Amino acid sequence: MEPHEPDLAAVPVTSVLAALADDVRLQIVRALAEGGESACGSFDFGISKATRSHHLKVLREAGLTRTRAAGTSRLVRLRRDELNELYPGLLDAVLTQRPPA
Amino acid sequence: MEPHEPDLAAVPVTSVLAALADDVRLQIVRALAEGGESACGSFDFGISKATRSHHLKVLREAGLTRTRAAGTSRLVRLRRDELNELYPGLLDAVLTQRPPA
DNA sequence: ACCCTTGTTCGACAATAATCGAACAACGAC
DNA sequence: GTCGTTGTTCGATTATTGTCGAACAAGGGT
Repeated sequence: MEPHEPDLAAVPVTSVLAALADDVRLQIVRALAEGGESACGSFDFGISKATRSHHLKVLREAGLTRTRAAGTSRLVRLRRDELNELYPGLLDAVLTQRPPA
Repeated sequence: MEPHEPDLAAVPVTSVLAALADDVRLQIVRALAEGGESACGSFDFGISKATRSHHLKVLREAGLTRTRAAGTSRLVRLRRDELNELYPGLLDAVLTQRPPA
């Protein structure tokens, strides 16, 4: 099975941005940025596992994450370096927590 | 009539990203970045004026542009400085033209 | 005044995307 | 092998968003 992890340069910018333009996925990305490689199940916001799987797929296919199998789990990690090389400032801009209004 | 140009800091990050995650709007933003303040009508990609007006509204309400009346036209401009202050690197990341695949 | 140009708004429709439950697959443990 | 855990995939539903034509509004020119 191909894990469908595209070359980041081959992904349209709009797809990268769209992947980040969702609250749930942004929470996932932030968790990954803080906690490093994590199992899918660790992203337990108030959503079903079907929905979680969907969001992880969107992130993966947008070139933002990589996934590898580890026993019965799957470990997900941010493609930080590639992201920073191709879109310098983008991750930081998105990850920076600003004071609540 | 209120032009509905919110404080950028009050706009959720996801809304800013969503505004940029569309091909038509990205073309508009690029045109604004290159050409400076422009009339709405100058963004003549293959869309109706209703659709164009809609996209400009999305950009404006996401805090990305400002609009002012000028005779029978309306001039739109990018809120570059505010954007770069609040999301350093974001505009550059999005504007940078990478070589086509 | 009248018309033309420029935009916006409305209502409808089409396309896209988020969400869920249920069924399925892979693995480890026992 | 069987069972429980962890994820994925399928099908359906709902919500959101892009798109358009038509109607409307505001200005400038003649």
